Amino acid sequence: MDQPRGTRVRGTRQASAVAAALTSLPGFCSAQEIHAELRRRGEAVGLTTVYRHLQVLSEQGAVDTIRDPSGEILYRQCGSTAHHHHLTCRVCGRSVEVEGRVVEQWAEKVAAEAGFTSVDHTVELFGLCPDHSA
Amino acid sequence: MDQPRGTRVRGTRQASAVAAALTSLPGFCSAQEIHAELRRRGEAVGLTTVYRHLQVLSEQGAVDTIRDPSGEILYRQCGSTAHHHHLTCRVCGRSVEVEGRVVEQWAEKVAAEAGFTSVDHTVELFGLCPDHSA
DNA sequence: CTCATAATGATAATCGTTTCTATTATCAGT
DNA sequence: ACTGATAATAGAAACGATTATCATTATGAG
Repeated sequence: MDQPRGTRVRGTRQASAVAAALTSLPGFCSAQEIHAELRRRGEAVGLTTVYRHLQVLSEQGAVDTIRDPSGEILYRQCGSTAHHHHLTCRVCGRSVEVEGRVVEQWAEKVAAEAGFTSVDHTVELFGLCPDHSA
Repeated sequence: MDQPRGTRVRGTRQASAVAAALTSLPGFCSAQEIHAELRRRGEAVGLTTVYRHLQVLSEQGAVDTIRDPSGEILYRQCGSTAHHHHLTCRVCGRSVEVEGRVVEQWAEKVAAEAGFTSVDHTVELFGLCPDHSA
């Protein structure tokens, strides 16, 4: 846990660049999209590095991750640190945070009834946002 | 939709073998596990063929599929053809079908409020079954 | 039985993600 | 400021699940 005196996490241009990209992008995007976005901006950051920062950020709870239907992982900087779910547009990735007291309670009840413990749940909603509805 | 006279889906040893494996396996398992299980039984079926049958079966609604936390697709023959969700053991894959009227209603309500359409939802519960609880 | 053709399966290709590792850059202690 | 220990980087190669290719095999309608 504690650092061995004199060593610490270092601040780098790449770390800031990834964080900045996440802040500016409005919806969920894949690691590869973020990498492409950075190149577009002229910020040279290796794909590996993008993956590493996204992983760290998500472990810290600084970004939320979901899996799109094809299994790809999408990242997004989120407002609330509280537990919540997402309703995401299949076309543009824009997403709305939805809070799911109801779902949590349901999950706990169902798990208890079946005698399961350490229950974790994934709940994702995908649809078409107002701009992309037929 | 209709077949061009004289051609039809053929029944094969492999198709039966995959179906039989699914019937006998109690929990969710990956395509590769099913393939391994078949070899164990002495039924030689190509991995490609296993994937193909699982895909077809899931399109027909004969089996349910979920994604485990690592992104792998797991398959399972399910009792009810009605819409339902799963509470699956992280250790053994054994799973309980849970019906989620509550969740469906919640999803629809949330989607409507946000102006989203064509909303699809994925809800999966993973935990430890009674046999594998600490 | 025959034969058109559906099904198979070994191999190669895909694709997102992770590991490897030599190189570069950061920053604590001078 | 300087510098050196070492954290961070990034390209390339590895990885693992899945899908495509395509020559071969086997089904079942006639």
